[in-house]
Amino acid sequence: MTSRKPTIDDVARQSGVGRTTVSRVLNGGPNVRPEVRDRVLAAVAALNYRVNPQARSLAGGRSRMLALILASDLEAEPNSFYASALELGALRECLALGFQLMTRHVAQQSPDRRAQVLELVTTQRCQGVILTPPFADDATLIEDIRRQGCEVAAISPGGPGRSVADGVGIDDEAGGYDIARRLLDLGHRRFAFISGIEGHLSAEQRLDGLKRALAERGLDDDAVTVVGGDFTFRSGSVLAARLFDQPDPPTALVCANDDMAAGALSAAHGRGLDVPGHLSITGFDDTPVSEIVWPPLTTVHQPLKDMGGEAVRLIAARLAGARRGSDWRFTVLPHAVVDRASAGRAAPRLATATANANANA
Amino acid sequence: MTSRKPTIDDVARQSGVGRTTVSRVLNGGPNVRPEVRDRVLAAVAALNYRVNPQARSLAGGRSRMLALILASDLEAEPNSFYASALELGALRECLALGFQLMTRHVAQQSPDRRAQVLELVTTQRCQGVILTPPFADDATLIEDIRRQGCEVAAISPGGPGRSVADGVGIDDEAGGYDIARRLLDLGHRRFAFISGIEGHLSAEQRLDGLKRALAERGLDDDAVTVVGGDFTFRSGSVLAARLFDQPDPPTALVCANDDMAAGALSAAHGRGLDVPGHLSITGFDDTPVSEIVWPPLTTVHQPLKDMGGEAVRLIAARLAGARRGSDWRFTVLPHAVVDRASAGRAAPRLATATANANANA
DNA sequence: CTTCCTATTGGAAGCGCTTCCAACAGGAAG
DNA sequence: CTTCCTGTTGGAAGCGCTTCCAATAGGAAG
Repeated sequence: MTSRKPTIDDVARQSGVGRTTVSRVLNGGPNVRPEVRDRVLAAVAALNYRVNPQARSLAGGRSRMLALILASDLEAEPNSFYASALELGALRECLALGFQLMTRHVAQQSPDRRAQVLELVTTQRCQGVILTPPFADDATLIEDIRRQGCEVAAISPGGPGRSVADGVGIDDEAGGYDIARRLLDLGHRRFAFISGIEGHLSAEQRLDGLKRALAERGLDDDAVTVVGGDFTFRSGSVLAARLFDQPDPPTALVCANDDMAAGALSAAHGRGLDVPGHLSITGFDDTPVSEIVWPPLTTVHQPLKDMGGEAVRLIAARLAGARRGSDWRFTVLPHAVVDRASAGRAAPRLATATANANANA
Repeated sequence: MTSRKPTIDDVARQSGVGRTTVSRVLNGGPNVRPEVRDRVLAAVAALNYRVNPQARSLAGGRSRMLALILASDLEAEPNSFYASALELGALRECLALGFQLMTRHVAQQSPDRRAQVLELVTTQRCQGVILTPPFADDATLIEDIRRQGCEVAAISPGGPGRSVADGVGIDDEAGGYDIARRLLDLGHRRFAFISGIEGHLSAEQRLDGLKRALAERGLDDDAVTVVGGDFTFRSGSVLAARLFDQPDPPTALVCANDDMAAGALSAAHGRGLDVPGHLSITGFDDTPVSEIVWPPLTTVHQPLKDMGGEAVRLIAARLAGARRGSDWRFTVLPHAVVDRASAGRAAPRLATATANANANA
């Protein structure tokens, strides 16, 4: 049954050509007469031959393996929609381009995170690595990876990342600005921002955009209370609850991602606060989470799948020699505010609204 | 700079032994003097040597590659928490056991789904495949895969799958029974069940368990309205809405997974129905979705990560020759009802409750 | 009719590792 | 002192493929 699988030599014999010629047609090489090519292809089909990827990698000196490094919290479920979308996009492009993709979650707060990534790259002989924030801005790590003879592409890098590697992302500052504008237009004047982990530059840019929008309307930084989250549902929920206890709580709560917005929403429900009646909450990313919660989140769409795909393309281009040296390219993909139901007109006076809510509870 | 990476021969030279001996210590082979082993290990460390996995696979004739096949809907986001949890569990075990894992989403309704899976297995020379429902019960597919010289493990297979492959899962019938008991104890007598796609046997068993619990309390199958969903949030939401329009709507809505329960919850919110005041809704799986929605879902916990890990272990055991032939093993992992807030006491009279809700809206 | 060039083609040498098998050392057994 | 084992060790033959390079065949050019 398990008769030995056909090799390239079987194909060569069957089609009456040399092994080299078969290799040539298999790899789309030039200088093969159409007639010969057809003969080889016929033999391939007849024998149901498939190249052995291991042998190919070994002989060719290229593993055709890329790695996607995802930051995860030690305790949190490291399987957010954000990561999945990126992975899916990268995977599709890998398939199309003949690469393999290996995904790894590495705890961003672990002290040997760099070593972990490097170990992976070294061990698996990867040809390219896709780094997500905050790794995307770790210039040291990027250099170390490259020293292994491995290309890197950064997802949503900040300034540092963009100046040491190819990258892809949206204009986060503009995203923050846009969502703030939406809230400003709804009459909000008192904001809170739940940020992501420190060092996640692209998320910090969202805050910069928010501040720019406020400034445009003559509001200074006092108009926004910034609290430090870590992108998890839980952090959104506890920080929001804490915010609700402030003497003069915000009417608009801008979150650096959807998960934290969902957490904030949950905290609001827990307090009996009506969203968006008493309080508007916005997310960022437009992952499925934003449609699952109630009310569905007004958020900023980020084309995560496309970003994953573009990262692969950037690496492939470099491997193909399209660009070399420090000729870094950063691809900006479009973002868009998507209006759902979690943002509405600012309540005339929040103090009253809160009192109401408490009375109802 | 990119000086050639050290090979096994470099290590052999450096430690003054033969290449075979180095290979032996690298693979934990027997019959190596401790002293020699240490010498080799020292050379490995000194040279920062890593075996080349491609070369190892080629020479050893084993790719050390496993595949995880996930069913996805053509249109739905194929990145549910369910899939992620399974993948993560499998990945960890692969790492521990020295395997590589490749994850692929294949559309369950595509006519050539079998061919797609087989193509993957053939092309990548996988040594093992983990099948999720409904593929886990496709005996033909399983046979075809095995014919490629590839082991298979099934996640939550039904009867068919269990009799043609190793498998792992929970006792789904008992899970359905347990959640039904919980609702019965809360006074519910009128049920609805939103099922998964047809052919997803393990989900059908959940319904069987539900029916058994009803029967125990003297209720016949008329006590439960069964509607066919497809595991997506959307299907849960539209089917639930439809259910609410029935003349005599259920007081308890049991869903075959968390995503559909979240959809049902969303539909309930849309109608102004209070959950669990007017209606109880339960999920299944205990993915993070159940904590993200409001109110958090009462659901049945399924140890998905462990299941993924066990699937890898089952394959590894077979590859190691632990079992052979049709000595199939099915590992049952424990499940548990987790009480959150979406299930509560049945409203005294649903008609009234619904009228109330409409009045409020 | 030479010479040169280009398009084709295949032989042979590895890629870095596993593994078969022969070789050898030393101690136990005869 | 042999013979036989068992425990160690390394030489050599591949695994299935890519790729360097030499070889061959036609034409075009001279």
